[in-house]
Amino acid sequence: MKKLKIPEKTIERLPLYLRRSEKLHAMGENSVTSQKFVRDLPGINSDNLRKDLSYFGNYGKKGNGYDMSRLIKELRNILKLNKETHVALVGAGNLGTALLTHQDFNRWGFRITVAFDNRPKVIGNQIGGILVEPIQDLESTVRKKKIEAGMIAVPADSAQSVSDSLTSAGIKGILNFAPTLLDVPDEVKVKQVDITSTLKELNYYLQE
Amino acid sequence: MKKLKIPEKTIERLPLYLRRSEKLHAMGENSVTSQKFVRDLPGINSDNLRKDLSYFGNYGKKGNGYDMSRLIKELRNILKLNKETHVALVGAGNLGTALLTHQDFNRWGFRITVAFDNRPKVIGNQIGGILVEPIQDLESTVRKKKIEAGMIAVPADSAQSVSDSLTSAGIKGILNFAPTLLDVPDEVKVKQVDITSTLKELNYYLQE
DNA sequence: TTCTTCTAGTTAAATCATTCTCGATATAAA
DNA sequence: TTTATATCGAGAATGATTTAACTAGAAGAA
Repeated sequence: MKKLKIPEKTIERLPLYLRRSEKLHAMGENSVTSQKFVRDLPGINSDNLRKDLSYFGNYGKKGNGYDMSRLIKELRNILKLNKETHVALVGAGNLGTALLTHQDFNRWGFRITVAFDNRPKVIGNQIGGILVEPIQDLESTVRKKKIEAGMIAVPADSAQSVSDSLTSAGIKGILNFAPTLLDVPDEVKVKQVDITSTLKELNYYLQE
Repeated sequence: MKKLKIPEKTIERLPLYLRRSEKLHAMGENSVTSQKFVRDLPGINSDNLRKDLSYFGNYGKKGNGYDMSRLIKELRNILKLNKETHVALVGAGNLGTALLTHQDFNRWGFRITVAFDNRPKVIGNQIGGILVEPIQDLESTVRKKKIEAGMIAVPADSAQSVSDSLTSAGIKGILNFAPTLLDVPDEVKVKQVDITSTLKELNYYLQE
């Protein structure tokens, strides 16, 4: 077991492993080999799984496989899912509304506790039980409520300024749905979810 | 200029290049060097840009840079954005609704022309000008209307079966929002957009 | 107990992606 | 025209990730 220099690709796969472990656990499987584990994960092979897990510890038993309840615990621990993470949503448009009403986040400890917008028509609305506040209050509210992560669902041209506000309020992680690459300080991690770009990318592969 | 074996990562960046070119073009810039081009693209450097573009042709002029209107044309051509692409949406829930009402797709020739759901309460509704049809009609309608790509926004446990229907109806590209890795024939390309997983991934990097 | 079989996890090789180096060529200045 | 300067694009070198080969330990059979 080493530490540090864990590939990003490995981290990307951990949530999939967690989901798969829970599925198998729910199916009553206890000891599962790497081969069997990846059976329902197209694009991932048993080598990937074993190598990925080996970055964090020796969770398997030679000749046997992995114990699902153990693995679930370890993965939740690695991904820090045993605590609540408070999230701010910025931009309560179509996508923002979908995110606010998305129930699946709760299950993993993600709590969208505040939402912001700059449109008078939207401010004051209650969406998914969350009050939409004016964007001007972002920094103070985020700071006061100790929000750790932000979701940006605003138009492209305001994304960077929203990002600046979030980071200056102390946020350390951003999930960005705007089609804008964000310039952030080193200690802040950004994950980009650019649906239109992904669709264009997909389009490239159509009728090659 | 070679052909074939173009890295996936290169394709992922092309939409960003296109967006950036259009921005610069709109700003009245004609000839732009690779250095200047990537100024607003954090995480991408001029080497990346030049290498990526060199897979497709010699679009630049030594000593000068790239002509924006030429580059826009080339990129739109590479990404096949000069024609309409008909898209089917499956799953008219929160996210599905956001996708149906998202205006940005139109600008790039993507037309969501049909939508499906399996909930009686939703079937028959008109969302963003599109009628939600029963999932049973998926295969025949997709085939009849010559839909080329599908967006899957259904719960995890029905994603694979929806994917099977789409591919057997002849679809060649899938944008999958369900947290399920899809098993598809070789000729079908899948792009995964798994928001919850991405959030978990982000969570890993928080307060390291 | 000893032998066989299985499979995790380590190390090594191969593949893939990024960064570096440099020659070629266009523009502008002398 | 000649020279200096800028920058693209090809290929080499480096770095990261994946795949393959191998070692070691656990379980069950003989």
